[in-house]
Amino acid sequence: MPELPEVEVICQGLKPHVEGRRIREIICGPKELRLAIPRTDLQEHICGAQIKNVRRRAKYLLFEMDNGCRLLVHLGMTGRLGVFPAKAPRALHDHLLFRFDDNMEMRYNDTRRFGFVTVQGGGDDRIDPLARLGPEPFWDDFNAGYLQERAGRRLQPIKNFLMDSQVVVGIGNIYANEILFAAAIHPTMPIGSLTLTQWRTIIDRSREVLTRAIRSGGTTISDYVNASGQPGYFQLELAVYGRNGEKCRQCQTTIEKQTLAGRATYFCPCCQK
DNA sequence: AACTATACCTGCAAGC
DNA sequence: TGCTTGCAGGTATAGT
Repeated sequence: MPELPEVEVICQGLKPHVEGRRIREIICGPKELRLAIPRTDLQEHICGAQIKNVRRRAKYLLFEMDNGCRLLVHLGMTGRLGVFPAKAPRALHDHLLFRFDDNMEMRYNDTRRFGFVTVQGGGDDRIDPLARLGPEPFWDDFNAGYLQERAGRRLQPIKNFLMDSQVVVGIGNIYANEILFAAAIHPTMPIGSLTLTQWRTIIDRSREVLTRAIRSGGTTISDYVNASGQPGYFQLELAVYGRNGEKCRQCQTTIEKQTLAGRATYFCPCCQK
């Protein structure tokens, strides 16, 4: 489900409801997520602590607690986070409940269970999921020199490269397709053959597309909703994603679809070279 | 080393 | 109607 814009919208939506709240109780469902739920760490280090702030890094939500520990949440494909009255009926696929001191509850719901949570700062830190991440698209170190350096002379298609979280974070399948259309670059273009000017275009278009998507509340294809349960509207502005067989809005050419690294890839064969 | 295919899981739509 | 098949926003791992 969620790429950078969706996670950012959820983060901003959660902020007023969770910051300053103390967690009084954590209830874990019986099923595991992609990684086993760290039940003991949650009870020992998160339960009883106060949320100082929540922020986004890549596609992770970070809840920083007053005791120095933090809770990492990754939403996978179908994960949702929302805040509900504690007495509200629970939904199918609610896997984690964090009850606050104000009789509200933050609930983690995930149909496919591709998401996961981890606790950091509690002593037995496992591997840090944030350790190997590349820069955020809006950081200064996401620049043309960096990208050309990382690309070298490799033949990897630009779309796969943009979706590599060790290169740049937050860009998933929807926005990789949209960014490359906006940059007028074909998704299979080998990264080793891109010019500095083209890298600059990719950076500029990345920031522009992601910013517009955040402003539209994210993209709702089937089940994404923000922290208040509302869908986004950027799907109305998609230029290529999911539009194979339809006409390009710029040149009326039929949008094509092909599989790249196992992922559906959409492009305009006329606008993108 | 570079790159792709596969696996994880559930739900839904399309096709027969 | 009911079955089967394929596909879906992510990412780690195995394999070529």
